[in-house]
Amino acid sequence: MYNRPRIDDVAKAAGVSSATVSRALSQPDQVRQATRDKVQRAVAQLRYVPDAAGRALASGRTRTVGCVIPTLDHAIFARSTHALQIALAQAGYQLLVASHNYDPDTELELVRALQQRGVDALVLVGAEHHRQVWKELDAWRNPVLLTWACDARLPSVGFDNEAIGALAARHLIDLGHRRIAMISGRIEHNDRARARLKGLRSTLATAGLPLPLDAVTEQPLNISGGRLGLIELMKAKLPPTAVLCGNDLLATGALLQAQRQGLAVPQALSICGIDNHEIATETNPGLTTVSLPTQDLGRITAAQVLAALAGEPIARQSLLPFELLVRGTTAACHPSQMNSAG
Amino acid sequence: MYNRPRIDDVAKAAGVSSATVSRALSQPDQVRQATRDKVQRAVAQLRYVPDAAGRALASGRTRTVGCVIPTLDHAIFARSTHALQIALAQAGYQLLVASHNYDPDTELELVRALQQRGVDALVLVGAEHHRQVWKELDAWRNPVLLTWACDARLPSVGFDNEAIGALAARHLIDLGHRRIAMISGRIEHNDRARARLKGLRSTLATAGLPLPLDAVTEQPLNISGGRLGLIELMKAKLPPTAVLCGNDLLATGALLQAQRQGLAVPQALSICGIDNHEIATETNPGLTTVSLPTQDLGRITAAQVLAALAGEPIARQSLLPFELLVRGTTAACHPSQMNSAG
DNA sequence: TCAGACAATGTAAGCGCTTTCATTTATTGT
DNA sequence: ACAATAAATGAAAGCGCTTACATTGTCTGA
Repeated sequence: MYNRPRIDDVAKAAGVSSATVSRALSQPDQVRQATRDKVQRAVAQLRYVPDAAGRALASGRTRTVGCVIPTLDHAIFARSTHALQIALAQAGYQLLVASHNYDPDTELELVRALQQRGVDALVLVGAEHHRQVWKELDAWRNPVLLTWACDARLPSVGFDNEAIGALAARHLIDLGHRRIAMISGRIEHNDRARARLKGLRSTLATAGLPLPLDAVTEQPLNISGGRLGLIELMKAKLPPTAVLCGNDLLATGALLQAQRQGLAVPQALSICGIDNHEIATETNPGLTTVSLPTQDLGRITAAQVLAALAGEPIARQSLLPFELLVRGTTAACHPSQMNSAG
Repeated sequence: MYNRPRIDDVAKAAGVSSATVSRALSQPDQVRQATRDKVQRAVAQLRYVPDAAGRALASGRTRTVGCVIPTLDHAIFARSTHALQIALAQAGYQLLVASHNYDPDTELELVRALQQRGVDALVLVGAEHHRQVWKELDAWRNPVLLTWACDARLPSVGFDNEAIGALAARHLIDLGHRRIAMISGRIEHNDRARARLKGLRSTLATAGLPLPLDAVTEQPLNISGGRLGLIELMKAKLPPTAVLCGNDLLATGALLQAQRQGLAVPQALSICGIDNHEIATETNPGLTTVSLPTQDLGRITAAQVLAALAGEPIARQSLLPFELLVRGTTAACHPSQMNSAG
């Protein structure tokens, strides 16, 4: 059997003190070139890898960032999270990911678990959290960032979700649609979904268009939810001629269901998604959607986290741009649609 | 400003020694009921949360499990990983997830980073790894598990991927298909993909059927890859009448591309996927696929990891069952297909 | 050449917890 | 009621590292 070498073993092998080894490893510029080389050689020879626990205990920092996300189940969060991980890793930070499936109590537990684990910073999704989360975050001294949405209470990197909803709504209105409906994610613990819906609602209101109760349905954020949502919406006496979907998975489901029902898209029904998920380019026809730079979201979040950890001042709010991508699922409202669309 | 309470603060508040507090928290059965209550009260009052670094340093265990996966980009790994996380969390273990995008060098780095971080156990995907990974894992004293595939060198929880490929092949052969092709994931650093292809190949060979070079194409494991794969396969002089896809994303892409080209599925072309991904029930028609219990994979892996950490003996190989789900994308080979299928 | 200044290194004290071992307290059998 | 035994608790020594602070070495300018 063979025991992991300790810092003292390296020190002995290099003929220096353990303090010098420590410095050579974490603050190389404090150590003379020749000494550094000796240490490096000893490290390589012994295959020394510093123990994270000892290091954390002594320095009070773990070089770890915690990230709490709703779900890993669709590529959206996966992409931004992955970008975050990569960027942090380059700076020597490890990302700890945990997901709570849209359950606030679980989120609270995860936040606590990560704090206890001693993460140096925390990244959360959205601006809506358990009261206790806000409270405990407030008492915490390390950087905390919100992503995907913005909130004045904490530094945020995200989108103006209301504007996203408004942009999509504008597009559908401009195409001549008057009966516009929405398949939204469940809004209860999801401020992004709520804001997007609000953007649609206010834009419709401004245009003097109604948004009846039965023109909004909340569904799980997946393809199946999109299907169910469309079935639901089409039950209305006057079914919509255009449907905005909370994300591209919902939109894909709506598209597939429309096709299954023999509803031509976009001739009989326009569908607009949000995200520009991979799938949006693959459906037949391609999905019109609001494209969000999710990868940038991860990268920028990483940059902000690192800056905060370095004690640099960071922007309170970073709003990322987005744009409408018109593909094949939206088209001008045909006069014949005006009275019936089922 | 307010400082996190230490174990000594709790000890003082409870009127006991710090050793007793420690025991009351981690080995409650070693402490008398009355004492335990006093400690609990002090803990609650001070909101004491033990410091993970101190605990890790003193005990030599971090209550953390590392998990290295190829990608978070599609729901397959997300689902099994999530199940793993939940199950570990219930036992008080935190899961550390890192992804390498099918790059062996990155995987090596991640394995090292996790070991350095002091994870108590490691979960990897597949049986193919950087030489150095095998070497360093071998010198490591903590539990390591392989998932998704099995290998005699380490305890594994996974599938017989070759049998999966064979099962799908059998299905297509039984339907009367004679020209069967495959859209596979890139097999270079992916033993699961390689095994599935091998299963197809050997089953075809047994049935006396050929698998020409141009009947196999390797593509990125996403919808777009499926599209490209189908385009590729259809260039053959004698195009296939049935296509096996390495996973359901590839199959979905193949299906969408076939439809875009005006190739009726399943009349003119049968398509079979693997995984039973959410999308498999959503396409029109529904995807015939080999259903894999990915959630069970995560749960069982967790159980094995926990058992290993508890020092209990664990099975070297756990092969999980799978089954063929025949939906709408496969059908009997029509005589007219036999000579031309484009 | 030598004092003075500054850079490089060493010494040693913890960081917050667990755990061994010794000690005290409770329990049992007679 | 009192040994003998078992159970509960306390004292204290680290776990492996970082980092003040002290010390030594090196370089500058007169």
